[in-house]
Amino acid sequence: MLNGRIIGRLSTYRRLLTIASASGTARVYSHELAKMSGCTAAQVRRDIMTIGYQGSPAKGYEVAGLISKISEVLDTPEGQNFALVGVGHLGQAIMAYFPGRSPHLKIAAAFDTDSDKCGRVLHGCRCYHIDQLERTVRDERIAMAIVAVPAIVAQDIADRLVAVGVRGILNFAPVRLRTPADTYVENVDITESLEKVAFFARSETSASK
Amino acid sequence: MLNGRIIGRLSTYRRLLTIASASGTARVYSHELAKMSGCTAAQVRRDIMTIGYQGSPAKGYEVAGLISKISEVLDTPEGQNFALVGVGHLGQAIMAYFPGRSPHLKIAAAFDTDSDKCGRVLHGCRCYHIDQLERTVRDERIAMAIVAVPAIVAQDIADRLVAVGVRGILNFAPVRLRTPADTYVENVDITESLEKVAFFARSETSASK
DNA sequence: TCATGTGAAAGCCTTCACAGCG
DNA sequence: CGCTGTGAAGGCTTTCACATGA
Repeated sequence: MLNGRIIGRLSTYRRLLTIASASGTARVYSHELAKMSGCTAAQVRRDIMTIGYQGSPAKGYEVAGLISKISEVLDTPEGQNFALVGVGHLGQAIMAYFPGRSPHLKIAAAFDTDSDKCGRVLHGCRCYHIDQLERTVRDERIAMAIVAVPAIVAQDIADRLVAVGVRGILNFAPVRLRTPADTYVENVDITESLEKVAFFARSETSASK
Repeated sequence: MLNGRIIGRLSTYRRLLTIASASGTARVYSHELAKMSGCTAAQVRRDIMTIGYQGSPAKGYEVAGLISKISEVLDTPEGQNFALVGVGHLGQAIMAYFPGRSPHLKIAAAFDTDSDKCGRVLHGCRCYHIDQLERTVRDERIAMAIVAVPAIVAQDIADRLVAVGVRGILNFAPVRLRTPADTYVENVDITESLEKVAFFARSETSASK
C-alpha cells in the first residue's frame, strides 16, 4: 500500500508544494504537480488518492491541505532523531545540508573517531567520540542512523547501532549491511549510480531514473 | 532489456565478485552471489542470463569470466570521464571516494566558484574555476557530470553542461533537472532517502530497498 | 470543457518450478 | 543429487480511460 516508491514521491511532492506555497500558489492540478515532479498526472492522482486526500475537479488540490495530509503520513508529531556516524566530507555535507530541510527530522548527534572533531558543534550538531555511541544513542532515544563511514567498519557500526535500538539506517557505505528483519536499511550506492549514468549516457535515448 | 535496475545489480555483483576474486574464490553459485548481494538466486541467474554469460550446473559461474562479461556491459574500452561541479563537502567526498573504485571511470576535472580551490589538485583531480567549465569539458571530451552544487544553481549548471555535450548527469541537488530527452539524469535525493528511513523505521517489519 | 477519482487493463519485474545435465 | 537456464506464472506499479461533477 504505502511502499518505498510512494513515500519517495510523497516526499518530493511535499518539497515542491512547499516551494509553490511559499511563492503564493494556493492550488495545483495533478498535471502541474506531475510536470514539476517528473511523474504522470495519473500517478500523482493515484498517490494522492492512496493517502486519502481529496481535490476538486474544478479547482484541483489545495496546496496547504495536501502538504498537511502528506505530512500526516511522513511525519510524527514528536519528530524523529538521527545519529550520524562518520564526520568526514560526506558526513559534513549531510550536516550542512540538513538545517531547515525537514523540521521534523534532526541529527541529534554525530560520531567520529577523530578526536579533533569531538566536542565541537558543527552545523548546529554536537560531535562525540565514537566511544560515546551507545550511551548517547540510548540517552537521546535515537532510533535511526546515517552511516557515512568507510566500508570496512560499516558492518561493525551497524551492529552497534542495532544493538542499542536503531531500527532505520541510511547507509552510504558500499556494503550490504546484515541487520535483523525489523530494521530498515536504505542504501545509497554512489558507484552504482555512477555506473548507471556512464551506461545510459552511451545509449542514445535516455530518461530520468 | 538492460534497464537501470539490472545495471545497478550488475555493478553490485561485480564489486562483490572482485572482492571474492581477490580473496581467492574462483567460482560462485547463484545462491552465493544472491546472499552477498541481497537478491534471490533466481534473480541472479536471470541477470546473468540477460547479459549472455553461462555457468555450469556442476561448478556454478567462473568468477573471472563473469567479471569480464559484466565489464563488457558496463565499461567502454577507452573509459569514461566525469566532470564534477561543486567542490564543497559533498564534492570532496566523491573525489575522495573515487580513486581505485572504478578504473574505467574518472573525474577528469572539478569546478567550483571558490577561487581558493581552483588551480589546486585534490585527490588527484585538478580543480578549475567554474568559468573554465565550457572550455575544459570540450577540450577533455567529457560527456558526463556530477552535479553537487546548491539547488538554486543546479538547473543553470545542467544547462551549461548539456550545451557543451554532456549526456549523463548524476544530480545531488534536490531539484528535478529539465534536460533534453537524450540526456540521462540519475537523481540522488538525500531528503527522500531520509524520509523513507524515518517512515519505515516506525513500521514494525522492514526490509532493504 | 477540463478536472478528479478510480476500476480495469497493461506493462514490467520478479519468482516459481522444472527440464536437463554433470 | 544440486545447479543452471528458462518458459510460464505471479505480483506489483503504472497507465488508461471514462464516469462524474462544476
